[in-house]
Amino acid sequence: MHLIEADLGVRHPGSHRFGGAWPVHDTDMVNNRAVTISQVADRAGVSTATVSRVLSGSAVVNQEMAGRVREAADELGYRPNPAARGLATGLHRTMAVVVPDLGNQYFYDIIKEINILAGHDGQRLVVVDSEGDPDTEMDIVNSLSAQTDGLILVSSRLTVPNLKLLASRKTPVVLVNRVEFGVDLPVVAADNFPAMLELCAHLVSLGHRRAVYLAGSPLTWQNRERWRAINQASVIGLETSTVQADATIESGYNACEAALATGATAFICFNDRCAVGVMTRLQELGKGVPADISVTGFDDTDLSHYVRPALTTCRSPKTVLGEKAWALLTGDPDHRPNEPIMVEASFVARDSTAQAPTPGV
Amino acid sequence: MHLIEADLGVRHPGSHRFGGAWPVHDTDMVNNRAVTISQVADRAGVSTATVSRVLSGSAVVNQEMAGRVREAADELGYRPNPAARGLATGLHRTMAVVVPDLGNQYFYDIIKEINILAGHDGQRLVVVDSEGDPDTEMDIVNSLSAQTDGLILVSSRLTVPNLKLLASRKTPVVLVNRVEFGVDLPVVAADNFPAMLELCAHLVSLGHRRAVYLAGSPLTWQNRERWRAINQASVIGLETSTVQADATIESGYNACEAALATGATAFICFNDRCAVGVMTRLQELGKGVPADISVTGFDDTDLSHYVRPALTTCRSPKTVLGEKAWALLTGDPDHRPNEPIMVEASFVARDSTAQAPTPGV
DNA sequence: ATGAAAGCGCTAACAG
DNA sequence: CTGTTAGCGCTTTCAT
Repeated sequence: MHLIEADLGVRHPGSHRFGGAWPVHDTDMVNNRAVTISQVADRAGVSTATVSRVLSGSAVVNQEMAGRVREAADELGYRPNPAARGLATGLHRTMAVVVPDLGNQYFYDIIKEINILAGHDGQRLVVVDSEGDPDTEMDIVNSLSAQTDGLILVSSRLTVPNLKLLASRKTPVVLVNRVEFGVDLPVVAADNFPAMLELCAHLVSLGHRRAVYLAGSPLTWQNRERWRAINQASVIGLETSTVQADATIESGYNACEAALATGATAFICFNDRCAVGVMTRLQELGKGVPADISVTGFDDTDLSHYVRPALTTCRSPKTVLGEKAWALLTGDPDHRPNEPIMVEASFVARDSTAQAPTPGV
Repeated sequence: MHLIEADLGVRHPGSHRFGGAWPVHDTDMVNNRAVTISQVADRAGVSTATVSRVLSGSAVVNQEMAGRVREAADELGYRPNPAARGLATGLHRTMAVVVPDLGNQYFYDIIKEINILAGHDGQRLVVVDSEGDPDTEMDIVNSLSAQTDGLILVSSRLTVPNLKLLASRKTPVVLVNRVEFGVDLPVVAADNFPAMLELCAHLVSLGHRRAVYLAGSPLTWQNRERWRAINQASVIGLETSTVQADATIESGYNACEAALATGATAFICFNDRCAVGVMTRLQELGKGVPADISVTGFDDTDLSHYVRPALTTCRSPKTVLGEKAWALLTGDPDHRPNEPIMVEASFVARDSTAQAPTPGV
């Protein structure tokens, strides 16, 4: 099977170009590049145009010729070069999604759905991790946009000017979980606000009056939204201070003592991973969860089910986000909603929250 | 800022091509493609070669000219097309890693290290999820190899003939966690065997005599290795049967009852995720872990720390795997080790294993 | 139905 | 130091 490729340039079995008198240094063997369409054309005795037509089915070709072409392609182990094809046609059959952190299961859950949908549509999907850096993300977007047919930016950290720039370019871009006024890009986002508000109400109903928000990256829309809800919760009697963390387990672990110092009885964490870090540290410090401190997460990733106590959190509709994002990306550009598509997130109570401890007892 | 791109084709402010008498339909505005090098060349009044030299720094160019070029490029919002560049040079400054399941944290931990290293080396990294399907994986590899400078295949499901095919091609490929005799491809792999054997010994020392292996995909080398060790453990007195599962939480959950039916006192799970599923189901069924049943995982992903009881598992050296893989991919091809690089995995005891229950008590 | 030729965007000799 | 030219691998008019 793999010997076939070593056969490059040899016309037919037994038809040696120089009668086999001296060692044949096929240029194809020396050449470091892959089999090209013109090699196939040569071997089949047709033009490259014909090969192209046969292999891409873009036009009808004489049966007998088509057979020869396919045979030659097979024997040579020819695979079309998608980059060259893309250059010629402007189409790539490839989409890309860029995320700030592939290590965050939440993003994967979104990607998973997109990957499946892409498969159905005969598209390839590549994913790139920007590590949360706006400049890196812009680099990635720039280099990818010439090699793909569209981009999905999840929790983008891009500056607003850059976002606008993208909106003015030809490569379709859709935003997930980032809504920015005045940016003319299709977006689908989880509606954090009501869910987080409900979470706060839950805390209040348990008697909590002072909470601390272990905040995510200030660069993210999600963080702003969650904070906005928490802030709003003052009207229902929840006073909140903030301690900076981010979306990792480690950040929760590290921010825990500062959070404790605020005297809050409830720790509202930016996401599930942060909450897990917090709980771990809390347990090390001999604080009971939820007996002494109530802890909440956000996203409802797998982790939140399996950690003990199971996390009270908000379910962000990952699958729907992926699905809508794909629909926006591949749908008719003329019928794009010019409003962000907001999908509901929902509060889910589990075991990491309980009645606030009675002071002085 | 973003207005700049709308400026395409307009020579200089105020130098309207037709005196501005009628609406100008710039071809550049109609054209759906991005700014090209020749547009920059035109605007700067130089040849494309010069633009190329300036922007890639491949040769020294007159200061004043270089200035004009950069200015023109800026004004036009020009970004070089990496695909075209790649076609011309054969170099892409991009590597790819393909994994069977991006949802498995274990793979991410490997990718993370590679991503960092790639950044240091000025390379871009794209990752693709094959969903564990050999054909999909081959498609991905084929289409990617023309657009990247190298591939890292993690836990590849490719057939041996296909692996050999890749070995005969020009695109560098390195294998992670797949060693296959007679395949001439550089590989780095975690040495599962000794660690799994140690895990079995641990079980035996706790009095377990009958275990069940909740197996991973038969397509994977890792599964074969782990099974080989478990099988070997019969010599130290551990009898084992097998129940098919895979690398997901769900698979463990579903395979749990079948495992229970074997009467084993110890459940050796293919990986941590599988183990978490098992424990969840076990708890639902009223079985105590580790009181009634001991459960083990493999990989030592985050999950294994935070689940309760914390998982006894084996630590697979993810960072080292990533690091070595990158070194193999980017290192001198002439000095590649022709032996697989094996890196040690280590047993780690936690709380999900304990003394086997005394029968009949 | 098929081939010749031009072109996608870029780089790399090769002259000058 | 700079421009001209050819060519990377593929598709697509345009003739035939």
